Amino acid sequence: MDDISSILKEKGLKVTPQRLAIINMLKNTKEHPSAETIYKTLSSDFPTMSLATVYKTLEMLKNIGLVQELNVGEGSFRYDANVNSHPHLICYGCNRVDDLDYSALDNLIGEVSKYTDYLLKDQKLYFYGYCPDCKKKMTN
Amino acid sequence: MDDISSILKEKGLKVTPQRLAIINMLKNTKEHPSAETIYKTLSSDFPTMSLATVYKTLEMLKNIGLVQELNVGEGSFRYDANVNSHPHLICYGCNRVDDLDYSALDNLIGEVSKYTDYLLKDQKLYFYGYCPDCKKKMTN
DNA sequence: TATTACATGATAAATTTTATTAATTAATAC
DNA sequence: GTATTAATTAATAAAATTTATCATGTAATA
Repeated sequence: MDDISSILKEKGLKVTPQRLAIINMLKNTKEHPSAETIYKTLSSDFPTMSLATVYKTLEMLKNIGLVQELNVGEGSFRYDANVNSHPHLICYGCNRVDDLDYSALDNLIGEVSKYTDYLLKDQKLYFYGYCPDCKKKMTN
Repeated sequence: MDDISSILKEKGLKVTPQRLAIINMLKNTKEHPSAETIYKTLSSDFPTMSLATVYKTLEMLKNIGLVQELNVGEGSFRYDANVNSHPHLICYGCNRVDDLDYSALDNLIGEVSKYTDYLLKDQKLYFYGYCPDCKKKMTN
């Protein structure tokens, strides 16, 4: 029994092939896919997968803290199985989303709390620009 | 001739009552309204206002840099006539969105650029939690 | 004031997400 | 291993948000 299966069972949730496929796909990519992308990717190996199942599974995984939802400013959400609070980089050129490895920003809440009466619980940091590939294309 | 009118004219855009109403509303609120909220608010004074006009005007204002679009993780976007890069606070309880007055974070791009090959142009920082009102309600 | 090009308003269409429900399947007990 | 049952899935409809279309209206200019 792997990690994910036992977590689902502990929460009283059934372990289904669809759920495992979705969480495994998210764990094995750095691409921060949308629900639609997850659906299309899994459809080839999983002809019976339904988009509604993808949405419901993502909602469930978000609720039990196995994935985080990113709002990078498109019309749709993207998902990340790395639930650590880490900043993201978004490319204006190709819309790709990368993780930023710079842990100094991972916990700004403590600092920010000094300047507001909000009781802060989470943060999302997005940096926009051009990825190395698109940067190269621009100068040509 | 006020500020906004001259900016629009410089860009070769027509100055219409609808456009002035939308930008003025945004300039006079701290509430970060959605397109729907802007539409409903202006409808009383402006019975002929169309939701499509609100969307098209917001798109235009965004393009010429007079408003910024926020994606705080709801199903819709919110708009801010303060185009300075400043962090936002979002309340889990009442979904209100506030500005954070803490300019130390206003320009993290320079710092972050040292740790990525992206050519960075903009940043969006969101802090989530409970506003003073909702915090108070929780402890009761 | 007339002309013209752009903007508006009404509506349709597209896109993303959520809700509904019958059929299926995982988990449990036997 | 099989039957039971309760949760999950799949297909679809519906809801919500945003964009596109196009005839009409209006701002800007002469």
